[in-house]
Order: sequence, then C-alpha cells, then structure tokens
Amino acid sequence: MADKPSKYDKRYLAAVDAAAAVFADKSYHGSSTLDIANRLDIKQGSLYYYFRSKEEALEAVCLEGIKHQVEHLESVIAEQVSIAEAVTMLLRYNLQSLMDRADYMIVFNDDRQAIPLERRGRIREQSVIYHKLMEDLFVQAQGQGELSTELDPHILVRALTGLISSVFSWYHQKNEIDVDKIADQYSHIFLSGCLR
Amino acid sequence: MADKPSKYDKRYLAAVDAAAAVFADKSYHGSSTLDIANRLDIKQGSLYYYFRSKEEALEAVCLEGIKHQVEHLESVIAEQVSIAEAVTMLLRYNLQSLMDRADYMIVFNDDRQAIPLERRGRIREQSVIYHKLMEDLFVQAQGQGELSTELDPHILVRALTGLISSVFSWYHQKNEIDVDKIADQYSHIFLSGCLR
DNA sequence: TAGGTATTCTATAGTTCTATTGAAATAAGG
DNA sequence: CCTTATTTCAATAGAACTATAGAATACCTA
Repeated sequence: MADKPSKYDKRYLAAVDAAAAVFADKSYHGSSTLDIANRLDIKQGSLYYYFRSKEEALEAVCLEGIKHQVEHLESVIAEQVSIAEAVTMLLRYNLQSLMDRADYMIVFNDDRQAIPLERRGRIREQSVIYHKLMEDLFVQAQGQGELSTELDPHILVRALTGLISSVFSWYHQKNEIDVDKIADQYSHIFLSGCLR
Repeated sequence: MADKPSKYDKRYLAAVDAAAAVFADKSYHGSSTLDIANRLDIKQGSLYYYFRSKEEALEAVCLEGIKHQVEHLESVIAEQVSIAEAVTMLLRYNLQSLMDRADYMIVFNDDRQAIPLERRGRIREQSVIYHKLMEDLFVQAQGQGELSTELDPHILVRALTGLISSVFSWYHQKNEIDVDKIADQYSHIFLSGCLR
C-alpha cells in the first residue's frame, strides 16, 4: 500500500514546507514565490513544477495545518474521557503542535482567509467538522450533567477555540516554555474559572 | 481648544476610514492604494495628499484601533470595581467595539504585524501598556484574595486576551447577536469555568 | 471678482510579481 | 553507453502596484 515516496513526493513536501516557513514569516500576501524558491535553493520559475499557483501552495499548507487537529479531536472523542480530560488533552496537543509544527499552525491561523472563496471549500469543510465535533462533545457533556446547561454550546466552542488560538502568543517567547504547565492552567481557567 | 475640524481633517479621517474598510476586507497586503482611492471616490494618486505611504495609512488605522481599548481599560481600573465586574466590562466593551468599529478592530487584530519593525514602536507601546495594565489588575485581585494565586498572572492575561480575540469570530454572524448575553457567558466561563 | 491656497487629477517612472515556455541539465533504466 | 523521463533553468510577457511631479480645478477671503 504505502509505496516508498518518490523523489517527486519528497521534493513536493519540501516545497510545501518551504512555503509554510515563508508564509509564516512574512504572511501570504507579504511573501513572493521568489522567497519560497530561494529557501528551496531553486529558481523562482521551477516552483511551478510543483504548484500550479501560489494559491495552491497556500491551500496545501493550510490543509496540512488543520488535518492533524481534526484527527486529534476525533481520537479524543473516541476515547470517551470526561470533558475535563478532553479539554486538557486538546489544549496540550495544540500547544505541543505549536512547538512542533509552528509554521503550519501559524499559516492556518493567520492566512487561511487569503484563499479565494472558490478554493476555500476543502478548508471550510475541515473547519466545520472541527467545530461540529467540539460542539457535540459539549452537548454530550451537558447531557451527562458534567457541564453547566446554562452555557450555550456554541459559545463554549468559540470560547475554547479562542483560548486555543491564544496559545499562538507563546510562540515568540524567548525562554523555553513549560507546555504542560501552561496547558493545565488554561484548562483550569476554562473548566473551573479563575476566581478563588 | 477644540477647533472645528477643517475640511482637511474631515477628509483625512474619511481616508483613514476608507483604509480601515479596505484593509479589513482584503487584508493589508491584499489591498492596493487604488482600492482605497476608489472607496473615497478619488484617484489613486490623490491619496498621497493625505498619506506619505500605504504603511502610514495602516499605522493610522491600527493606532485608532487600539486607542479606545487602552482608554477603556484605564477607566475600568480607575473605577476600582471587583475583578469579576472588571472582566465583564472588558468583554462587553470589546464585543460592542466589534459591532461599532469592526474595521479598525479587525485591522488591528489581523494586520498590525505588517507594519515594518521600525515603525511599530507606537503600536507596541500601546500593546505593552494594555498588557501591563491587565496584569496589574490580576495581581492586585490576587493580593486581595479575589483570584486564585495558583494561576500565573501572565497566563491569565493571555487567556483573557485570547477570549477577547475570540469575539471576532462573531463578526460574520448572519443574525443579530445579543452582545450582553455573549459577553456575560464569556465572563462566566473565565471567572467560574463551565463545569457544573 | 481677483488672487491665492487647498485639493484633486493626469501621466508616468520604476519596481516587483506571477506564470509560461522551451531549452538545458540531470538522473534512471536497460 | 544510449535512451528516455524527470527535474531544473533562463528568459520574459504581461500585469499590478507604489510613489512622484506638475497641471488643473475648486474653494475661500478680501
């Protein structure tokens, strides 16, 4: 089944990776295909052997960016853990992803809206799935009495994704950060609040 | 003291406003000075009577975007209310600002990093002030026993600003939204969590 | 209404960027 | 080693964009 990756496959992945790095650094509109080519040590025109257009490169980066997040959320749901555990797992995974695949996360976060509407279908699809899965998680937890039923599940989803986005602000941190400590404090705030 | 605004002043403000609208719609790098000029019904070159450069326009929009937020935070602190009230007021104000001055808020949020470093001083200054004020607010609340001392104030700041940013996701909402309901549920989550 | 100032326009230089094309180089296979 | 397929390059068309300069027009005040 899984053939060994051809040279083309390897170079293609390198090209996506270079695009991710450049877009993360200078934003999609702020970077040029020349920047990407330079990072790959090839000439600007050669990029078009791998991408039909600059937009196609952005789409590839964004899809790669969200894919793991959806898969992880699905795996968390499959584990049937408590909502508290689920929230903690999600926050840890996102913070860890930010460390491991920062470029993809940043580009997905900052530049996905630069994909023209007619191309955005596949990204939106994944986003909608992600939100839906999370909303179901909350509704189920409310049904089981774990979660306050006075809170609108839709608002819960936005609050948690907002919290998750805020982990991006840790990225430019000078000193090493303690992923688990930060994720645990975030979940504590979301789950139990910060009041004494 | 406050002279009546000259025609220049009024047109200048209109130009900043047009820039805000265009940048919010297509992002800074994605929009052109022609787009801004079209929105003002003047020719592209005429814009340069009001701005020395496109970057200067972005800076003006961003400064306008953050100014009110800092002022509001200062006024909240001056009122010496409980931390719970302070958080609720901040969330309400931000959600209301998003309704009233969406373009400025969106541009500040999405495009401020497009300002070149050598120009970014004044914006950073305001951002730093904002974060510092908020951190002081939390430290003080911890000192008074209102807030759990186990939570790192720095993390609290990021969590709350993350929550605040997440209100942006309400902007493209089709139906009218109930600002107070949403803000109150957000503060409830931040203050007391969502567990039952 | 004349003269001056403020505002906008026209035209364009100069740059940068995307995407294409056909040729050249490189690698792979027999 | 020769043939063929893959990958990269060189060169460039063509479009878009920023910023400038000087001419034209609108506006105001005396």
